[in-house]
Amino acid sequence: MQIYEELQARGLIAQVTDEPQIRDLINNGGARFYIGFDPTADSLHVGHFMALCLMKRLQMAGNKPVVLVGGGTAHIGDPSGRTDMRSMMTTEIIEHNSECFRKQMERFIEFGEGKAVMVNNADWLLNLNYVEMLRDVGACFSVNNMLRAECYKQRMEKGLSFLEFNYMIMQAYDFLYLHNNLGCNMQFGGDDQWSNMLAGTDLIRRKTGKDAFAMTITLLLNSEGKKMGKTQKGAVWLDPNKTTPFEFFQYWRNVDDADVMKCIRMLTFISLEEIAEMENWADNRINEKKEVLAFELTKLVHGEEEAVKAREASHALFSGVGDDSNMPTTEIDAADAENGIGIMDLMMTCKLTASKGEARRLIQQGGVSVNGEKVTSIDLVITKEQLTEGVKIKKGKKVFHKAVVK
RNA sequence: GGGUGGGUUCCCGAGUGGCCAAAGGGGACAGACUGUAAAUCUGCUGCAAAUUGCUUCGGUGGUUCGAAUCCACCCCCACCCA
Repeated sequence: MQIYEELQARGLIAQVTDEPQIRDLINNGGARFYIGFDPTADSLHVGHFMALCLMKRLQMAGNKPVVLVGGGTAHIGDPSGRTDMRSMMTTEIIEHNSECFRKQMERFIEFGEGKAVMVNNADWLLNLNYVEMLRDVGACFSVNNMLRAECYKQRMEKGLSFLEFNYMIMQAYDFLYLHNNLGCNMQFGGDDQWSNMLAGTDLIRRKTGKDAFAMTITLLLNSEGKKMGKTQKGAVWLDPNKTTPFEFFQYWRNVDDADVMKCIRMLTFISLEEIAEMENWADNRINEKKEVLAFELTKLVHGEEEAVKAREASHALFSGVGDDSNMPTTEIDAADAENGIGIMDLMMTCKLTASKGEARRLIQQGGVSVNGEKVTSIDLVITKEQLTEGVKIKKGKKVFHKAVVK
């Protein structure tokens, strides 16, 4: 089975501009493709991860990837799939985020001679001349067509600024630029990028008369049709400082029954044969499947060592007593613990709750326990002696945290 | 540029001088039941030194004992006209 067929079997391919040609190109390692990532935050998330995995799969099949960091396009803000305008980011923040992206990506993709290339569209977009640009590129776009594009539809009611309206043109220009300068003949992206990507292939055809291709990746939706990779705290980040390996593991350990196999197919590198076998597992092995998913992903993102630790921590916590050495831990200053710490303050310190009021509520509802015992009073004080030994706090059914004096 | 209707808490959305930290719904969180799942039922959902105090209804000023609510100016959005 070749790469295109594999992607198809994994359910990763959403839309393609020209199936036979694309199949031929990527199966024979003839694609020089790019994927764009706008640095809208200081860490990559699961959506980016899927794109990077796709890159890796294609790279392994002999194709040449180009990673485009959208330091220029982030100044504009992609309105696709958004109900309102993104808040504008300062140049400093964009540069900082771009740097964070670059560092994280180096862990997934090999860069260098003959390998992947990384570029930043700030390098060519920020110096464009407005009138020149309008005449050169703007003339190739039909506003009538742009307004019909799916990605703007939902913004037609709520409002769309001219700034954002231009995003499509910038992205199309990127594709043209990379086509001309790096020989890119293909662009990949999330399915919400389809209109923008088509604008690019169109622009290339008009300006150069050549064909370029586009393919989108299926968005990872759960059985309720919502984007996966989000929690109450926001996105599931790849940065271990923003989402710990344990939290990351638990996120996947807790996916809905209905979504497990889909996630395994789309996100892991487990072979299709093994996946087919897993499909036949008995119903009562559902939790094993979830663990495989969680372990494989944690391994990919944080490395095997961290994945093993996260799995052990998970086992220890949910199978009763056991080893707690890998539990997420907050270290407390000895000075702060001198006279003991109130349970509500401790929970705040460990970032288990956002406010004292929330901690109070949780305790009153019976949602907090310390070292296995339910906390019955909001006035409970954890002594220095207890903290020196280490205190295990459990919030709700599955959030565990350890607090210990430094 | 002119006209009309709007901007309320995480989201939708009620509230048009005090009874308003603000109805109702959604979401989130917690409890029960489960399998660390789903569904269901219950609770809960601004902050804190918690029978009280403080901050919040686009922004800034003002009127008033008292403003989400009235007035002025400004910003933003939708629709209609130019």
